[in-house]
Amino acid sequence: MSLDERKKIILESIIKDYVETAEPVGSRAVVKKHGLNISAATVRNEMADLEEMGYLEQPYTSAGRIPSQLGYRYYVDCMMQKETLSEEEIELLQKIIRDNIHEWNEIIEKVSSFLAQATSYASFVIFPSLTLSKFKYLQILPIEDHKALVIAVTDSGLIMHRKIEVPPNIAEGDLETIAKAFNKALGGKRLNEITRTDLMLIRDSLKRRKKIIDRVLEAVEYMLAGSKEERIAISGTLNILNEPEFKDLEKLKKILAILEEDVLLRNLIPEDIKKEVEIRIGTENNIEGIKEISIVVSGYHTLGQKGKIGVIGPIRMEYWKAAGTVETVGKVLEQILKGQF
Amino acid sequence: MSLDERKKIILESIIKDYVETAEPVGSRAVVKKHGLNISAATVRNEMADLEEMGYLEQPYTSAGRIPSQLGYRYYVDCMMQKETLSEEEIELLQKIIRDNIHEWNEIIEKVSSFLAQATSYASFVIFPSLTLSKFKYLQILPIEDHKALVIAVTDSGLIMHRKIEVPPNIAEGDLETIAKAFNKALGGKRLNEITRTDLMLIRDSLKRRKKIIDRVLEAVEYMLAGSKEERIAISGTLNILNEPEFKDLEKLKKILAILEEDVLLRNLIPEDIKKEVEIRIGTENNIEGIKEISIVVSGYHTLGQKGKIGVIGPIRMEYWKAAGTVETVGKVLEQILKGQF
DNA sequence: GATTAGCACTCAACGAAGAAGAGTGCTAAC
DNA sequence: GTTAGCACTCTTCTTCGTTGAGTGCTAATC
Repeated sequence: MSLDERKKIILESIIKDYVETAEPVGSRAVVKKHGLNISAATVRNEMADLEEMGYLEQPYTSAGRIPSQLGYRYYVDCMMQKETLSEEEIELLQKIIRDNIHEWNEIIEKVSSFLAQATSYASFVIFPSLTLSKFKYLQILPIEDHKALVIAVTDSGLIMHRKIEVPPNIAEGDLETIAKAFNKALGGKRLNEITRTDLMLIRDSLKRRKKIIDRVLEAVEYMLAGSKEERIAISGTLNILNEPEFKDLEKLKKILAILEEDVLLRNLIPEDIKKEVEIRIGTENNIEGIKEISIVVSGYHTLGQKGKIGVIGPIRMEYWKAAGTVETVGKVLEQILKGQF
Repeated sequence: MSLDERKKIILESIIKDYVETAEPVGSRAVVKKHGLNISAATVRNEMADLEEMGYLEQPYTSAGRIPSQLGYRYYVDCMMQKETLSEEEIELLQKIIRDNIHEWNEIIEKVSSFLAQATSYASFVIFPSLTLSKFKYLQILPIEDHKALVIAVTDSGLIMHRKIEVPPNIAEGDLETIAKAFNKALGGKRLNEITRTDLMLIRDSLKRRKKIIDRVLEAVEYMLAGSKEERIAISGTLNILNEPEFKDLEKLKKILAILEEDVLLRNLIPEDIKKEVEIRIGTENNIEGIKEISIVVSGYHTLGQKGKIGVIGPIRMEYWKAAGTVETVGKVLEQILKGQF
């Protein structure tokens, strides 16, 4: 369904005004704001049309109008001009990423933090799982009387480690033999290609020290499981305290609970990202109990997989700013990571 | 200053009642609750005395009384009976710790989470810095064209690692030589005993590959710096949303900001813990802008150093429960860790 | 001298009633 | 199709009286 030019201007005007003030917008305000050459009465008629079409709603008879979820959707799909970061901001972001390039955890945390600050919404960055990385090296290092450390390294520089129990009198040579067997069997393989059978073959190939081998196997399996997980960093959750729509404590509680609880948050973030920037408005995110939030998310490629980056805020969100910023930050991140792994 | 028995009973009664209901407590309520054999009028006289002494206050003329900060202090110092966990809860806690014994991060997070749940306040666990651990082993592992991984392990099983840049054609033997020099010089030393001079000596002892050595030195210095940091885990921050005193959004914001921001939180936690359980009530924590929170914190020993564990809640806190729980959890944690490192 | 009953008094909390004001929807004129 | 004019609606804010919990004081009682 297409709108004529004047209706578009009015819809946009109401959205911009409402997003800024969080107050219903009246016909006079629309005229004044845009210096339109039509009277308030005409605008009123148009607004009545827009309401009938479902793009606007009225909190109560004879209040101004506010955009409906459908109204935002129309704006986002058909009218929105993305607003992106300034040159200086982009440079700052690049510096932040480069300065932390040695540690993914640092990168995603700092970038998320940047995004939260740039948009004033809650933000997240997801780093893809490492299942496509290649197994590089395994080592077993005795550290204390009864303990040894199993360390595994991937080609992309990820380190995983786990303690295991070993007999106190174990010879270092034994541990080395075991490690060698693992390295020979797994070296160069992608983590997601390592099967249980591979591991069993290693076990069978060695004659002695079965008990220790089992411990190592256990550790390796634990690491492989961990490598499947996508790391996530969240920032700016407290930004939502500034939004007037969440002055209601009950709503606030629900939303903070989601932002604090890893699992809930992951559930909320869209699985597929079709366009450059995916925007989910209000109930389009079907989470039980919460209708009042929107998500803007974009993807970025690294390590042959897809990471995600986005912001979470109220429905009354500056989508133009959020979409542009999320998109740009994702691109910058992708670009710098490309040179790295 | 000492109180007679009846005043104590009345003070305690008011504290317990107020902590539970968050409403000022009247004289009738005190009589009823405790089935005291005196009349409300008598209690009123006593309450007037207690107010004069500074232990109670009145929100406004002719409201009930609420405990003053001094009143809580007196109660905590002179009357409080700590209330601890049940056998079942302690067993659960032990299981939680044992199940995660292989990773400190896991332990402190899970224990903090347990504590938050057990008390319904925000909780934290601080793991001591690792400066007393001993350097065990350093390794340099090439991982990509231009990169190598410097891995250091301590006797207590801590792993630190950092990527460095290396020339693409570097021989593994060179890296091994460098690593050996480090191991020889630093092996067995406590991290806090490793000086800049030690590092410089290593640099001087090697003739070739100065550039790579500098990179490794940089990495080692970075790790040493990191080892000085105390790890902290926080849980249950959302519990404060349930406290009626924080229904005011501005106060809530301030407090959440502290709980979310690592640095602020560390500042808030008492440096010295003299008694088994240190309790700081209201303004006794001098943080600017916030007078309304109390902290209950205890220490535990591990790795030859002191970790901290505690809860943060409103002044209107169940100190008896909090103190007992914090103390017990700290003891259990200390005991299990003792068998480990 | 300590305790208690009785009673006037205080003050927050609640709610009803009225005034103000923003904004609409409709009608009739342009 | 557009606009001016006006009655109407509904929230918000303020005021003002009512209610009720709880005190503090006085005088009587143990």
